[in-house]
Amino acid sequence: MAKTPSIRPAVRRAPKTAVPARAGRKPGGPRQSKASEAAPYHHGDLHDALLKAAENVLERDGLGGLTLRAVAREAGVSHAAPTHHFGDLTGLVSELAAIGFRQFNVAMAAAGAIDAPPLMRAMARAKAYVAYAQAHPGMYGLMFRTERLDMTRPSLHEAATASFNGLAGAVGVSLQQQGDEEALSLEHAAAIAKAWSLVHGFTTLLLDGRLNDILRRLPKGNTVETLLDAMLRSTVSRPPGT
Amino acid sequence: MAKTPSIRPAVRRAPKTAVPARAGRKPGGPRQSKASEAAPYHHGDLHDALLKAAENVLERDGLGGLTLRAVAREAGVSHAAPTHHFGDLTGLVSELAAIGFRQFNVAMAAAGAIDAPPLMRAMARAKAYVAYAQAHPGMYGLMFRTERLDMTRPSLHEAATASFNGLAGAVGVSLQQQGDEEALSLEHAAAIAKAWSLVHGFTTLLLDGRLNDILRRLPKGNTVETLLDAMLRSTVSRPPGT
DNA sequence: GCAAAATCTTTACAGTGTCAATATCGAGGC
DNA sequence: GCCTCGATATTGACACTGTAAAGATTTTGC
Repeated sequence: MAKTPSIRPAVRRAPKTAVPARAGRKPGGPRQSKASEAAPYHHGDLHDALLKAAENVLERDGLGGLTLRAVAREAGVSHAAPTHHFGDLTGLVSELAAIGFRQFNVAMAAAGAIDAPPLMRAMARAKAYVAYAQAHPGMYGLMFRTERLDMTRPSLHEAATASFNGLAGAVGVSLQQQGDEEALSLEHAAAIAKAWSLVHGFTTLLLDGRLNDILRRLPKGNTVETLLDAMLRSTVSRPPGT
Repeated sequence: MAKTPSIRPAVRRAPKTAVPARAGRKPGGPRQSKASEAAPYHHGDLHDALLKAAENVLERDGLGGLTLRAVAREAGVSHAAPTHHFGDLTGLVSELAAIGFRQFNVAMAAAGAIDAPPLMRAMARAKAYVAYAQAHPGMYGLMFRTERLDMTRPSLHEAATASFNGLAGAVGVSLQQQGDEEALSLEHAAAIAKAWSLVHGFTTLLLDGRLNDILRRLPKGNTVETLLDAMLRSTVSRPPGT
């Protein structure tokens, strides 16, 4: 948030000898040159450790608690350590979102692999979509919190694109993996946008609590799942041109 | 963000005499006891002025720039002045979101008032929905940024509920204005959820830039409007039970 | 073996929300 | 008229935040 950096005079400190206790280090942690419990100056695998820590913080404290310093604390390193690995908060958060997209893609691939008629498979996919978001609400929120992300980061862009291609495939539109500029008919585009809008809209409204009123007023025995089911049933989702 | 408030000793200052220049005050501003240009200690209508300022900041700097202090600066008052009127940032932001919902409701009512067959009217409403969000992206984002809102605030709850009721009416389900616990059949609920999910999902994906790839690959001459049109055309949106 | 690069810590600074104390003004009461 | 009292606004402080610079330490390349 520092908008106007300024030059400051150098400061000289006495070299300190006491080793500060480093919190949160796993007992069988990775790569320790010395056998003692003293935390080494170099972590050895801080990049991945920070991402793990960030995921923990996100699940525990939500998006609002996901700060650089909180992640550093969780990982047991100084608050400025993440900078070297991710540049800034956007960098860390973007890499975390990439992990989220990869998790999501795995879940969707599993749901799409079932052997069932196309219409059943489409519903299974939609349910898997919502289920992932319900299981990882913070992560899903992060994946679509565009202002905190740098979508040009290769890892994030790749994972998000794969997710999009998977969605297009589920609607019956197969896209080249690398053909970023492949043409798209209006009907195909509409089919993709419709499916995505429907399931993403339902998910965000659900996570934001905007469907609570509807859910509460539903006949007894109904849940989010039955509502989603009824919603999808009324949507004939066959590929365009058939 | 102060988590642990602490008691501090009192500080005594010399009374200052110089009047600091108050920025951003309109020339023909409201309620001035003196004819001079000096800003009076009491603003007179700070509550509304802060909301206006907040709207300006939101449109100019987006959601990220919408801070208490930025709003106070915009209104030309001290950084702590908003506290008295809104309690905290959530309070101010929630009142602003209520204004957004009211603006939105006006726009939707206008779109629903046209004389046309039901299907045409449904499409006109959907277009008006997206158009509002495109015209006020910051505001629309704020209205659904649940973690920054206090939905129990009467003004916000009321405006948001009215918006929801309007949506239900557009889908052919009429709800009592005050009947918060009125039962809802699964089919009716699904119709509401489907329409809302579709249009809200499309809107958020669009504002978040997630549809850029699709839009770029569309045949020449197509825009967001034609895509939305094609999407809605493929959705038979008649009220359930018919 | 040693210089350079990579990694991590420390310190500093601007900006944020919120609270407490103070200052100023407006409206009633006498 | 004056005077208190409550409402309104300012000032100051504190605990946070992200980020930058500089120093400390370790690893790596040659």
